[in-house]
Amino acid sequence: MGPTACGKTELAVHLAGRLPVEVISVDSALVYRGMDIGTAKPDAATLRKCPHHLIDVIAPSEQYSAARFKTEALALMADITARGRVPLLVGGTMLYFKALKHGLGDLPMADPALRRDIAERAARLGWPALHAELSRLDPAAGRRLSPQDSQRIQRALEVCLLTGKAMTGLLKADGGAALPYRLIEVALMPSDRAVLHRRIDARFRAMLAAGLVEELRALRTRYPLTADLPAMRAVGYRQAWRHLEGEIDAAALFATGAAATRQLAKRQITWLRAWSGAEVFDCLRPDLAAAITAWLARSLAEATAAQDRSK
RNA sequence: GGAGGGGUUCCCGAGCGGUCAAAGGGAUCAGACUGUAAAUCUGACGGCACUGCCUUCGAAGGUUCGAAUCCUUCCCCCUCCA
Repeated sequence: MGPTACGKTELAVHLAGRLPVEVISVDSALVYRGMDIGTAKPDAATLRKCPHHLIDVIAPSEQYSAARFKTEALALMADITARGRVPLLVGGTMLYFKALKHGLGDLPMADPALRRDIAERAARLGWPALHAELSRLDPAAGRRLSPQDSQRIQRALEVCLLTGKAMTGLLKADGGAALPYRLIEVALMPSDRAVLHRRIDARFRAMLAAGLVEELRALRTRYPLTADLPAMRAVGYRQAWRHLEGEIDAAALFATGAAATRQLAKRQITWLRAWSGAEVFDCLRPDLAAAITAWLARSLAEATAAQDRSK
C-alpha cells in the first residue's frame, strides 16, 4: 500500500523477480483499458515480465466497484495460492484494501436508473433537500453525512429505497466472512512530502509529454464517454477533458493535474496513517527495494513456518 | 511626450471612511471514508502569552475620534494615443 508516485509498481516488479509471488493490482484506475499514460500503468514489456491481475478489466465507459474488486481479488488469491504461489496485492486504492481485509456490509449493488433519478432530483432541489429525505429514512446516516456529501447521500438513499431499510442497520449486519489468509501488510510512506510533490510534478509533466491529451482524445472517439463517468473523473483525465473542451489552457492543465495528484496522495497518506497492522517503510530511502525484499522474505518464511506448525 | 487603469493576506480576486485580519475561489495543511473511492465530503488557513492583543492591504507622510478605503509625494506595473 502506498500513495501515488511513491514507487509501488517498480517495487512490485522487483519483488516478483525475487519471491514466489504473483501481483494483483489494487487500483481503481488501472482497471480501465486504454487508460495507460495517465494512470502510470506498467508498460507492455513490464507486464510480460511481471503479469499484473486486475489491470485492463473494463472499458472506460464501464464502472468498477469495491465489491467487484473484493470478489475478483478473492478468486485470484484462491487461484494463486492453489498454484503454490503467494498473492502480492499492490496499489493505492485504500477502500479496496479495506473491503478485502474487513469485508463489506450486505448491501445491494448500484442501480443506475435509481442513481439517475436521485441525481436529477438533486440538481433540482439541491443535495441538502435529499439529505433531509435521507434523514427521515435513516436518521443515523443523516447525522453521519454532511448535507453536501452528494456521493454518500446518493448511495445511502439508493440503499434505503432499494431495500426499504436503513442503510446503517445493513452495515452492522456485516455478512462478510473472515479473510482466509494470513496478511503481511506493508505501507510505503514518504518521509518528506516536498520530495513526493516534486516527483508528482515531474511525473505529470512526463505524462503530458507522452501524450496524455492525445490518449484521451482517441478514447473519446472509441468509447461513448461523458465527463461524469468514474473513469473520466480520474486524476489527469478530468483535467485533460477540460483542456480538450477548451476550458483550460496547457499551463492550467499542468497546474491543476499536478495539484489533483498531490491531493490524491494526501488522501492516501491519511488512510495509511489511520491504518493499523502494516509495517511502514520510507519510500524515499535509497535501499528501499533491498530492505523490503529482505523483510518480506523473512515474514514469508515465518508465516509459512507458522502455517506448517498449525497443520 | 500625451490619456487613462492598477499595485490587497502563498496565488487569483472582492472591498472603496467604522460592522475588516479583510468576501469568494485556488493552493496548502489536517481529518472523514462500506458496491462511483484517482471519488465524495469536513475543518484550519497573518502572529500571539488567543472571549483580547499585536502586525498586515506598494513606500513614506498627512486628514480624521477612526483609513485597505480620503489627500500629498515617491516607487513599480498595464492599456491606449503619439
